[in-house]
Amino acid sequence: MIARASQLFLPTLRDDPADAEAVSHKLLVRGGFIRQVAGGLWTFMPLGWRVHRKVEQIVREELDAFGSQEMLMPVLTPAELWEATGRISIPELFRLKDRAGRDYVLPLTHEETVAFHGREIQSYKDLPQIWYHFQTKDRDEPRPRGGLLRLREFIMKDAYSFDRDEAGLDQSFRKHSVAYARIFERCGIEAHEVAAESGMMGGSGSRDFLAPSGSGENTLVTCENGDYAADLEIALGRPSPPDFPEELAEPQAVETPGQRTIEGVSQFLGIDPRATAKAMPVVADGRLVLALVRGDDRLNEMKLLEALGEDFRPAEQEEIRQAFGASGGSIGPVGASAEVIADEALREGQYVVGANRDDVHLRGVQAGRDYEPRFADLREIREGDACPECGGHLHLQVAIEVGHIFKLETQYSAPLGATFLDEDGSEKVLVMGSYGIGPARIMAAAVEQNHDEQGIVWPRSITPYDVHVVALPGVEEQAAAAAQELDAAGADVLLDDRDQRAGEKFADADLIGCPLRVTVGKKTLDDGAVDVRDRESGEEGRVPIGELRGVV
RNA sequence: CGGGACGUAGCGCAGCCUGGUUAGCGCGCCUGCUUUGGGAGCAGGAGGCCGGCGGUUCGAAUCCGCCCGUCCCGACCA
Repeated sequence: MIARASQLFLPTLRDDPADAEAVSHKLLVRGGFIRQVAGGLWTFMPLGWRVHRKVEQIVREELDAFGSQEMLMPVLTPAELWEATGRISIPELFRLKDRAGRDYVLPLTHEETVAFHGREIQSYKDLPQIWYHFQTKDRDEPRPRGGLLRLREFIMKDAYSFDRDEAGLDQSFRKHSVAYARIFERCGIEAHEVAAESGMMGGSGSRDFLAPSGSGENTLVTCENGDYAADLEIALGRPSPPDFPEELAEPQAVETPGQRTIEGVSQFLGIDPRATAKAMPVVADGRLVLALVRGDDRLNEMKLLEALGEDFRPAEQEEIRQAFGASGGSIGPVGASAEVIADEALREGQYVVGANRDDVHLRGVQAGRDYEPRFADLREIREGDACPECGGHLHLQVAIEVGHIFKLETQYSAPLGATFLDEDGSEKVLVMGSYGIGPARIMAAAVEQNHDEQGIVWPRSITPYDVHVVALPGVEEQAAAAAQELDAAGADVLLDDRDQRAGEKFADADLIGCPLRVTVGKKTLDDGAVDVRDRESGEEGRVPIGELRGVV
């Protein structure tokens, strides 16, 4: 088909929107793909919707390929279903009433509804079943952000599997994992499958698909040797070993006037910051606890929370002075009148720590000898940590979660009474899995991963149009002829027939980012050939109009 | 929900601190002429409850209070 730019609703912007941070946010708005209606609520304009539908179609094909069945479940959902599973109390859930006062919810996902339908499955002979739909999800997000990165309303492809048992679930899970890898590859984005937290979905296992990106809410940890990938929140990594100074038979006090930071202390003493330890005093349940991590590490508060088993807050100046007799920058574990929890990295070796006297530190302090800590994993994984598989360097990247798959087991089918009769005549609860993909996030990831200074560089598979034909003044007929040639070859063509200057049209073409640009201009009048330019490489060549179908 | 920033024309911004007549600039938009292979030039023009409400004042875009909205960091997050 041929779309004429002169008639399209395609408002491109010269400047970045003032409230945009993420590249995908800026470029999708500037390119006329999306517009914001309110916080977290976005309209897909004609071009944006074309991309969304192309992503959907790829997802659809890959799911259908292994026997998944597309259907459509309603958004408006009776609250009873959510009361049954207890998810009615999730804060993000939108609730509403009809005129008769009946309660409804706008689903976060459709587990309840799909389990409701699962009740119609009677026999093991009907299993397995895999159902999916593309449907609107609403979430009362506390903080939408980044254009399409976190929305309050969005379309999700959510799929659900029903199996007889664990083994069946494993297979359904595996099939999705394989299909997802194909989907992301076909969409032209890099995504890594990693172990993930199950969050509110519950269940026995879940895996994330993370697409590295300039902006995102997750952090992907990968090994340089390609044998390890994980979400930062659960990643394992070993700190690089410190250059320890000479061992000491016992701790030795040294004056460190004015040195309150790890940087300052290690520079002043001329030692590796990795051979120091820093102490974070916190108050949990009214008692003081000293959390100890290596000087170059950061304390992961989630991990400390887990280690403590209860909520905590940072200790205040006054509490610190009272308990340690020194201020925050000079405290340490030796002789401290508080419980000490030390990071695993501090098990071996001698470290420099605060002496609990202002402007004094202790050299050669050794866990187990000079103080008795409880050890726990407290440190945040960092760039350059050693891979738990091979010891290679770990690399951290900001990433977008583009897909997430869960083993739900019977968490939803049991409360909703979705059972079947097994081969032996016994009634069993259906074993479920759920599998989500966000097409809008794939769009965002595709832009994050494929753009340059001028604009978007769409992967061919999800581009709004295959070819962007720029018609320059005086050769309108030849431009239309070129567009028709391309159309005849099966390409979707955007024909820029607007009454604009060449520079403006070129700039818009670069911004919008179709893979091929065909320029029809003066030279065309001479020899009947047009300029064909590859958006990604910038390579340009002349092709006779009659031979254009060969380029697509 | 905690911290921060912002809200003035379709978009990007100045003006506000130090109140004072018709509220400015760039881009875009409309009309005409000239231009036309990388965001043209000239001339003319349209477009604003200065986020909302209340207060102070002779007078408020400007000062004060409350509210709403948007973005960023954190918390949270399928």
